[in-house]
Parts: sequence; structure tokens; C-alpha cells
Amino acid sequence: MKKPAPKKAFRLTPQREAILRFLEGNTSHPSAEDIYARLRRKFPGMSFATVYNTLQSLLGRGDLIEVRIDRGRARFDPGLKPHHHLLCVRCGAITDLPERAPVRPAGLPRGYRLLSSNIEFYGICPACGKKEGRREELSCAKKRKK
Amino acid sequence: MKKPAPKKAFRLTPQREAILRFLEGNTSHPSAEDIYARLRRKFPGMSFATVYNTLQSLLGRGDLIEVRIDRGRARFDPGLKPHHHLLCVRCGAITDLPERAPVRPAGLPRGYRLLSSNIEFYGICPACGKKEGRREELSCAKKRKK
DNA sequence: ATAATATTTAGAATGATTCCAATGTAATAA
DNA sequence: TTATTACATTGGAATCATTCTAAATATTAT
Repeated sequence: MKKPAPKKAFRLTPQREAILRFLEGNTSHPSAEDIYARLRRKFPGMSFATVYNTLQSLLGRGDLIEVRIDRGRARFDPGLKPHHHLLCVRCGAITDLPERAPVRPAGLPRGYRLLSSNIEFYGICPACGKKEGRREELSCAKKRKK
Repeated sequence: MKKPAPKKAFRLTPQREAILRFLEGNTSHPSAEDIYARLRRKFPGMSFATVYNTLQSLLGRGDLIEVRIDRGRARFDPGLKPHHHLLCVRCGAITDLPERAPVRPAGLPRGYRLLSSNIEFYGICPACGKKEGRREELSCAKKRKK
């Protein structure tokens, strides 16, 4: 019934290995550009496309999670155990938060198949809270690193 | 201590009024383009920039919530009461889900000021589940309307 | 070695969003 | 009323992340 699964190979090239190593245990939630900037030290001729290609492969293999909490750019997270994310709307730092319990939605429509979920928290980290006064403005997160 | 707040006016122009009316009670979570496409019926000469400008203003006033669950494009939601979102990764439909209870993160770091939170659920809606067989692939959501 | 398959690369293309400079318009001051 | 100011609108250019493409390489199977 199902096709025999085209099973395409995944070759662990030097570039990919370096990306994997950089990501392994990394809790900084780097963006594609972060990864590229770091990797080009070792592979000066590396293409941005390679980073994206590799990230796509890793996502497909489930080795990686794409975190979309930061507006505009995707961030990547080695997919260990399920957890949530906390974004500082000032400096953009992302902190992992433990998952209290598997999240189940109330009022899931009949027949809807649930695949995954995640909780995003927004706030101001201690460092940023100290720097600025004590203002509000929850609206935008325009500032971005660089 | 605080500056007297520059207080800038918000003028309810015909365009803005139309946008507001379109959004009012709208649970379809339209994108900027959806709004533009709809509004140009009434205002053929309307600029895309006006839509974005208005959305920004409304966001700043808290009249609107920006939903980022759909990769690539922002979706907008008149900010009624807090609720969660459920995205069909096939057709892109977004369903509102009631908030069971105010969400509090476990393990919030000391000194971190929490501003807001939201839960995103991903799944396959009944209609899409019926169409296709019963495959898995949770990875990507490439298909987009249009 | 040869063919088949997968990967890398540079750069072009895409698409959403933002920016900008010129113009229009409403509200207010003189 | 007229001038002044502040806010809006518009079209198009600019930006930025991401995807795509075509050509060059590398790897694996035959």
C-alpha cells in the first residue's frame, strides 16, 4: 500500500559534521546566519546554501527543531527532550524551559489529528531589565543582534 | 521621572476604518496580503504600505495580535480574550482554541519579567486528513494557500 | 572505469516586510 | 480664512531571510 520509501542516503560530509558538532548540546538557539558565521572559520569557502540544505536534512531526520519564536529569522535547537522557550524581547536571548507535562489542547475539534505543540513565553531577561528603567511596551521586538 | 509620553494621535481614516471592520470578529487569521486583497475592492488605489502601517498601529494599540504560527507570513487576529492556536500543516487553516487557564512557565529564571505567552498546536484538520491517506511527515509545511 | 546519486557552491530569484521621499489631508493656531 | 503642523497615504525602492538553479564535485554502486 505504502510506497517502499525512497530512502535517500544522508552523507556525513565534513561540513555537515562540523554543523552537527556545533549544534550538539548548543543551547544558544543559533540562526542560520549564526551557524554560517561560525562555520566559515573552518570552511572559508562554504556556501550559505549548504547551511540551509543541512538544516533541512537534519530537520527531516528529526535531529533538529526549528524554533520560530524570534520574529523574522528561524532559530535552531538540537531536539533533545520536549521543552518550551522563553524569548527576551529586548536582546533576543532564548532560554529553554522544562516541559511541565505533555500539552493537550482543550477543545480540539473532532477528527483533528494533533502532531505537536509548543509554548512560547515572552519577557525581559534580568540583564535587560536592569539596563533599562522599568518601562512597559510589550508590542514589538524590533531590535535584533547585529 | 517618565517622559510625558509623546502621545501621537491615531486618526481613523476611511482605509483604517475598513481594515478595522474587516478584522472585527474575523477568526480567519488573515495575512497582510489577505487584508490587502480584500480592501482593494473598496479602495482600488490603496497601497500595501498602508496595510502594514495600519497593522503596526493597531498592534501598538493592542487592538490586534500578530500570530506567527504560519511559517513565512504573519497572520493577524483581533485580540479578544487570550486563546491558543491550532495550525493545519496541510492547508494552513488556523483554528482558535480556548485558553484552559493562564499559562505559567515552570522554571522561570529569577529576575525574568514575564510579558506574555502562547501555545501553538500543529496538526492535520479533518478535511485534509480525509483527502490524503494516513501518512506521517510532520516535518514541513511547504504548501501555502495560493 | 562508468554510471547513478548525493552534495557543494555562487549567485539569482522569491516573498514578506520595511523604508523613503513626495504628496495629500485633517486639525489646530493665528 | 489661511497658515501651520501633524499624521496618513502612496508607489517604488530597499532589505532580509530563505529558496532555487545550474554547474562542478564527490561518493557509492555496478
